[in-house]
Amino acid sequence: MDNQDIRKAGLKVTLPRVKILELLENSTQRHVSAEDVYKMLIDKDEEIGLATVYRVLTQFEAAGLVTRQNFEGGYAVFELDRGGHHDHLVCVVCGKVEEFVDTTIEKRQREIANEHGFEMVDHSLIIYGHCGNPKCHVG
Amino acid sequence: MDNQDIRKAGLKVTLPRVKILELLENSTQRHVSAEDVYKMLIDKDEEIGLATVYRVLTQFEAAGLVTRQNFEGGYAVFELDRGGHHDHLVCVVCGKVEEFVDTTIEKRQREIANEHGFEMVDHSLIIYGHCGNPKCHVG
DNA sequence: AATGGTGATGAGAATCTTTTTCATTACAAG
DNA sequence: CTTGTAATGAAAAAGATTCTCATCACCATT
Repeated sequence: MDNQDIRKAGLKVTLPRVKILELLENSTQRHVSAEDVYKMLIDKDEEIGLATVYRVLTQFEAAGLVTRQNFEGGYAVFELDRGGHHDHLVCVVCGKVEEFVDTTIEKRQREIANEHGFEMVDHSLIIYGHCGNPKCHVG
Repeated sequence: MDNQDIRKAGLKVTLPRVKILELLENSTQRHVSAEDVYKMLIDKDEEIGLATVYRVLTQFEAAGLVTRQNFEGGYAVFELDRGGHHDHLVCVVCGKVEEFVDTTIEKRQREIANEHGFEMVDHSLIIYGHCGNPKCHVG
């Protein structure tokens, strides 16, 4: 029950929040910008303001329902936290995004933080490259 | 000779470019935003426009002299590429940045990219946490 | 079911970062 | 020195995100 997730976050169960959560769950794209969410809602004839989309996504992030990533290009993308954490591989040509999890890296990160006197709370790992598509390989 | 670096990048050796490169070399802060660079130049009575700062930093990035990182907060920071590549540890409370290199992670990243059919060209790893400073530890 | 308090929303303005435009200026080759 | 072309500065524009504030909707209580 999604509405419970919203409630658990200390937020009222309102139409915008329900619709945005639904959209994130049903979206084919995992990584959406606030603008994407806004446009998708418009397409579904949901009259939800862009400011509300930003507010709700930020609240969902604070509640741990959603993760925000700062991509190249200077904007953020959001994705639903489906339990499993993962990192990203991004094609620098076509923008295709793939996800991965690697326990070796996950473990080393925590160790590195400790070695530097830090207590890790989060991390962001994005690998940029050329994907398999021949069109994405430079001469 | 720094001016050679500028020349090698196919750029004219102009006062703004020389001053910005100098500043990056002599800055105590390794990670500076375009705004930071602009303000530092103002402090040195160098009348260089903000637009030029952005232009030059972008050109330096393209030339491989400088690296751009998209930090949380929706802005980018730049740092001089002093040969050695490294990743970042950021304190989520005070903003302190430390650098590290870990060969285990570097190697795994390349392997992961290949496993996914990608050819890695770059990556960005930022570990967020609480640094050693007691003030930066939440109750 | 009606009501009221508080939190949520929408529209637009505001803010912040970055890019573009365009007239002027400065390199650097001859 | 002259002169073509690239570079610059100022201001405007663009893009992403946040803020303001009047209005509205959730929901606990009647």
